[in-house]
Amino acid sequence: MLQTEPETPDAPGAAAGAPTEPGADRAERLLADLNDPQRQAVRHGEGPLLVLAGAGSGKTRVLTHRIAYLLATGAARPGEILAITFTNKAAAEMRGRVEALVGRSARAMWVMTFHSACARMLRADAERLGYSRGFTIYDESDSLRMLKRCMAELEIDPKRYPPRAIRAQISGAKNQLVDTAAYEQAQSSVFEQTAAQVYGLYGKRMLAANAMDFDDLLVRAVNAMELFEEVRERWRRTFRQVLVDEYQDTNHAQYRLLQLLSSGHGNLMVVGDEDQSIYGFRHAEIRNILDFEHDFPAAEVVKLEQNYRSTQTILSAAGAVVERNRQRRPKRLWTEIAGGEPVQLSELTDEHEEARWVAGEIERLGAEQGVRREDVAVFYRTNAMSRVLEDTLVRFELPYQVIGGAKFYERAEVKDAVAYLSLLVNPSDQVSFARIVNSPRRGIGDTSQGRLASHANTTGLPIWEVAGRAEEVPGLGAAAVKAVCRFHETMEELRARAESAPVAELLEATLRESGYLEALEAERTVEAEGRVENLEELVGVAAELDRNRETEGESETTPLEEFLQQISLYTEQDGLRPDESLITLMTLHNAKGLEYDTVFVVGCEDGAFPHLRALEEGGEEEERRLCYVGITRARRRLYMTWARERRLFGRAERNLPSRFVDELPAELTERHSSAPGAASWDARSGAGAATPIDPGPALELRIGDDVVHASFGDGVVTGVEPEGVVVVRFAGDGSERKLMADYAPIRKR
DNA sequence: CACATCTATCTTTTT
DNA sequence: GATAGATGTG
Repeated sequence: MLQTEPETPDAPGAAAGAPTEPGADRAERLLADLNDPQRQAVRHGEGPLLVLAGAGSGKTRVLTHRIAYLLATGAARPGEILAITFTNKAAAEMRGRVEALVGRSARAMWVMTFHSACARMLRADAERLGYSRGFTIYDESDSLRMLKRCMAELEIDPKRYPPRAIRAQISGAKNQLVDTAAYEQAQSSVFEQTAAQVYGLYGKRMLAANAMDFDDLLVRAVNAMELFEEVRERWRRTFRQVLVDEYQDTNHAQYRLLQLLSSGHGNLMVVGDEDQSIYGFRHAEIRNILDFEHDFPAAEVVKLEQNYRSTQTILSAAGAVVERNRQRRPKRLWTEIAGGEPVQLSELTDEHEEARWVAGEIERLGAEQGVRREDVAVFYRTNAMSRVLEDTLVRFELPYQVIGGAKFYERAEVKDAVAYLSLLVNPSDQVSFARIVNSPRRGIGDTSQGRLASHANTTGLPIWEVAGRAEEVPGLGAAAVKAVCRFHETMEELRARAESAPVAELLEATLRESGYLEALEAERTVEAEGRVENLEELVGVAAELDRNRETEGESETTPLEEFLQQISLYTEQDGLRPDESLITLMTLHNAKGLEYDTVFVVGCEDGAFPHLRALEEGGEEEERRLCYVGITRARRRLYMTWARERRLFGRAERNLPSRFVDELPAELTERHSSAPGAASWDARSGAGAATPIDPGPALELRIGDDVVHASFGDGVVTGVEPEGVVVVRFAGDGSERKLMADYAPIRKR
């Protein structure tokens, strides 16, 4: 687990310890260590409940305690509880904490993400909608491939209509539960007409491929419940208590799903904070939480306003920023932790200096105040910003981890392996077929693939059927027919084993017999070796699932189906652990729900944060909420930094400090600047003169810095000695020279 | 058909 | 400064 809102540990005494203890006593115990509003929420009886939970106010605690309380008072049995989160990590966290309270009975509960819950429901009901139960879940890149193929088929120019934009349009429609027919009716602009065309064909092809994208999971689950009373009633009866975390991030489809699930009994508890609504760009509707009492008139509303995490200084700073928003309820977050260190604001020359300042400060905090690296996090607006930070931390020899960067399950070789397995389960899966039919090279190129695909589309046959009768495909050359048939035979043998064999075994056999591993091994490169290792890791994941299954006994899905579903909804960060003493780097979006002693928010420049594109789309309030989220992650120390100049895709851009920085009251902050003329704007700060950042010698060099010498060329600093002497090793001749930093004709790169 | 080279475009972000 | 798509070459 990462550091997730720990508050205080969930009373271990209440755990499985006393299964025979009378329910009433257990219920009382659950209420003991809660504050008044928390207790009120946990004890809430029947009907809708909205818990407005400010940052750090113990919302997960309320959710977990309420679940335990429902069990203890007999209001629900474990199997009747559906607890929904947005991320797998949050789900795992909640499950763990509930289990700590109620013991193993927690395992019968559905504690999962919206998408996992929908996928699981659809395994039972998808057949009514024309899918088969082995449907494949397409991730972003898979669905984009499918979309591009549809556009090509419709002869739509991807230059004029960027596939991503089209997909965003379609995704928006789906999240509003607007189907293709309705969308075609509502078309207005040429762009929307084009999108409507693609939407229609995409839907058709996805159904034919027996595949669903992330949006489809939600939409189809809603469809199944809306269209079939039996389905609706079954799930309503199953889940007598529905609980939702991060309600401010729900979109319309999710809202409708919750409405359908709870409209019989009305037992819907939602927890959220409109000030932390940061997924509007993904069609989340902040309106859902703002209008909850209107949508569910009988609702009780509880406000959690005591913060157990941060100093008053940090809370005040966060409040000052978010108060400027109009889309919010008035509220006042408070804490018993008075005072606290001022927020440190630092202006730096460029992103390199910014990164060095952050690294230096982390080093200093460690040395002077014993701050541990695992208690430090650095947040940035866009992933691209992590690069310079990483480079710098490496040079400072400060160990770190990046959350949410390059993802294991998105690596080409892993996706290939998964595509092989997916095709075994779902013979209609065109995208997976296209991915692996010629990987490794089998002499089935683009032309042949196109012929296979269009034959499948015109006949309506599963792509795998078509491959099995390659000789019937018009225009396919003799060599191609032979290659396709060979491939088909190999895979058919594997398919025969797919029903029963353990997944790990099946995966290994697939990689071997398809020739995939062989091809990789033949490459004899370091990269290929790495890929083989990744595949071994994937086999390891499968083996773990196989083991878990043995202990759990029978279930309605095959091992392979379960494996595929799990990893298709799994992201890298779910697997990361609070490793040995690492600084944590992540985007502000990924920071939600976490907390750290010391937080750096870098890249606080207008245009970067708030992001220009967000501003263009009228998203200033959401950006401000993102800032609020970032600030409220800090327990004790908060730094915000910006660079006057930053390279964005190669070009240097000059920037002003973020407007959010200006919104911080001067008495809460302390400003630093490495700028020569800093005094001019420091005057604004009112908190007295800003401390200039000591620029040190004219050219401050550290070990690891890249330098350029007028005559020796590129070099790297390998040592720094007193009196301004630096040791530089030059790349040109490999020589190492001592130079006077202030006089030698060198500059930093 | 496979591979190399060139180019344009891009970067906001849970599932 | 990467990556996907387009173009060119064997």
